[in-house]
Amino acid sequence: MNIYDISKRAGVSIATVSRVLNDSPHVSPATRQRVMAVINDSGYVPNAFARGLGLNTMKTIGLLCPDASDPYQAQALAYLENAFRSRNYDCVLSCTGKTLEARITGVELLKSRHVDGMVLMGSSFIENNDKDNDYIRQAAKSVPLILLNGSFACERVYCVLCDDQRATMEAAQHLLDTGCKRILYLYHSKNYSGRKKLAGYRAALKNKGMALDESLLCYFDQDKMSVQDVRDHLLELDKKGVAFDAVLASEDSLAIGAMKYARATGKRIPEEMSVVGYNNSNFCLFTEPELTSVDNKLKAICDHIVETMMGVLDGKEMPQKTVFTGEVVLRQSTRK
Amino acid sequence: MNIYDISKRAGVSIATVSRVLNDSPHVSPATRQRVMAVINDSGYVPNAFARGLGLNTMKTIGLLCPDASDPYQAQALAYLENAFRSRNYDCVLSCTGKTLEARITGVELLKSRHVDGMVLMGSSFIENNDKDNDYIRQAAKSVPLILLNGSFACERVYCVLCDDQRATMEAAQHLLDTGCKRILYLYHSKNYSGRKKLAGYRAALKNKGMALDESLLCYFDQDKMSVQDVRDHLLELDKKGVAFDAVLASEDSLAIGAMKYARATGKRIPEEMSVVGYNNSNFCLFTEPELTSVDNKLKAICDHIVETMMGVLDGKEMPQKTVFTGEVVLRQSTRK
DNA sequence: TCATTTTCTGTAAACACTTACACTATGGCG
DNA sequence: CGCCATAGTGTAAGTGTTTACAGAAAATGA
Repeated sequence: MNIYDISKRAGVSIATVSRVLNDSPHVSPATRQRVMAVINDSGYVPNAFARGLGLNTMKTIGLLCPDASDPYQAQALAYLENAFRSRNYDCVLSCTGKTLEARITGVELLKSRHVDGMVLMGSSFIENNDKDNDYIRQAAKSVPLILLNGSFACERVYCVLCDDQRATMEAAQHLLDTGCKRILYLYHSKNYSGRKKLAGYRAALKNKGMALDESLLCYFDQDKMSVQDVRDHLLELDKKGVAFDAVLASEDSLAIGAMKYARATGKRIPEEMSVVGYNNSNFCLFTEPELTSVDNKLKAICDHIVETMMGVLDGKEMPQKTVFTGEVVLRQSTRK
Repeated sequence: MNIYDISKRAGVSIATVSRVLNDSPHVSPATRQRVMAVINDSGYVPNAFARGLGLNTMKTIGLLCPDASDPYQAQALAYLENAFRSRNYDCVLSCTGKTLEARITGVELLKSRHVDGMVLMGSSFIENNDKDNDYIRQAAKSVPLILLNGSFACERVYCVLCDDQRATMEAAQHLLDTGCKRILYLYHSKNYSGRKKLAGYRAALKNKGMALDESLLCYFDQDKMSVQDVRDHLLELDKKGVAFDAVLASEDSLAIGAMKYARATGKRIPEEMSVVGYNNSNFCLFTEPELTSVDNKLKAICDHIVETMMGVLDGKEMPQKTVFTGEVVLRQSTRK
């Protein structure tokens, strides 16, 4: 069943059928109705490949993320998919994993599918080693690229992100304002977004005229950052005599590890120790006490990504970089 | 830059270039090498649409899920995407929402993309009202369908699921075996999977010769099942004088609500009240105490779905229904 | 050496659409 | 009534692949 069959049944040419399918204005109402009737009762569905060939687009966006099972990325996927779908674009998913190599082949595959645009998540994996970013520059030549929470200056690469530095600074400031003196900083990424957050932590201390104690900086490797890992690490710090009365984490799950540590040692939250997470995940409400966390405006970011993409595909001039402001959501794990 | 340009540069016909691209054995090593050289240095990427048109496939699987931000579905997406990708299939995502209507248009859209197969998640939305399933029967005519945790007998529809009834029964049995007398059952779905779980709860009671107290059955609506909703509901039950010493939930987040209720009333878990969830989500480890939950073998299910799909696409005969056995993962929210 | 098979390559016809261009009515207007 | 603009329709040429078929060249065997 193809356009040819329809044209014969409706007694018109294939051009007319095509025009009906594409809502062309150059069809008389009577003809349109007749053709539509045939299409409807035959159950005909236009061949997407042929259409793609003719139009050179299948209205598809490539979504690249390191790990779709991560709640934050899953949420982003859901937001993006919905917004793109409402604009008649489908999304093809590429969960590449975290290695640079895997990302490169992921982008390569999406490119070979001739997607109309790509959204790259997991900017935290974008290193500053410029050579590592060649694949982005390369891909941008053939397709518009938007980075979610990434920053990269390059033609046809657009960035939509949260001001992680400022948000982290405000979170730290809140801890200091509520009487915390020694804030343990837990982080899991040393790349763009990670560096910004760390800078925010530093800035908060500086604003208060406090010196940074390097022993309060705890880095966790990607594959060694489970709740147990974090708890055990903090217990170690205790043994070493490193004292702290607050924990600021670059991701909610790390903060949960700190809460487990508090439970293990009997420290009360927030009376004896305050905890702040990052991302404002759903499970911030699951813990006891509920976790204060930074909302980094994922929905706004995703909506803006989609708008930007649509603009770019329409040939409009679009801002290369858009920054949203995060917000500390106060809950029970910090003092008033 | 198309196959024509390559053929000219390499001094061969487009057929030969095509054969090189498709690893056809009917090309001499010398020619293959020459063509490959040209392809590599020109950065040529075959046009996926034209290829799709010729082969009538773009090696794409449609993934249909109600909500990608739900951790369970996100995990499934990640498993599926990875397994399909390793077999050179891309996935296009369709997060339809929960209404029947939305699911129908979701399937419709995937069909119009001419995907090679579809995986439908959120079987809990498959009603037994047979008319509601016409869209599945319809879609199955043009493309093989696999239901994740759904059950539906129809040509070209395959089902891969967990034996939810048995798993729930074992969970309830564990509660009874550890001394619980009155198990509150929290559930959120009245469709296939939901009914099976409820049946498991009933069966466990029956096995012990216990009567079912209808007042211990708590149903939560899809949009009224937040942690707070559940906690508040249980507090209400308290007021009404409904007593219970255990909670069995059809989903982990409901169980978390029960834990919040325990916190609010000062009941100790598991000493005064045991709690069991379902799905064995990551956040079972986040709570205090850690949540006993049913592992319904999602990874195994997803792997088997992909295998089944590949078999079907290869024209092999595949089992219409495969059932995995769930497992109760014991943690701190239940007694020994 | 010649017939026969095998290996390699090219020609051209699909594949199912879109769309530029040409053509035919049709109606308005002088 | 002829002229022209316009609306509606059809013809045919793309779009970039795959692949059946044919043909040429090389290898094999008698």
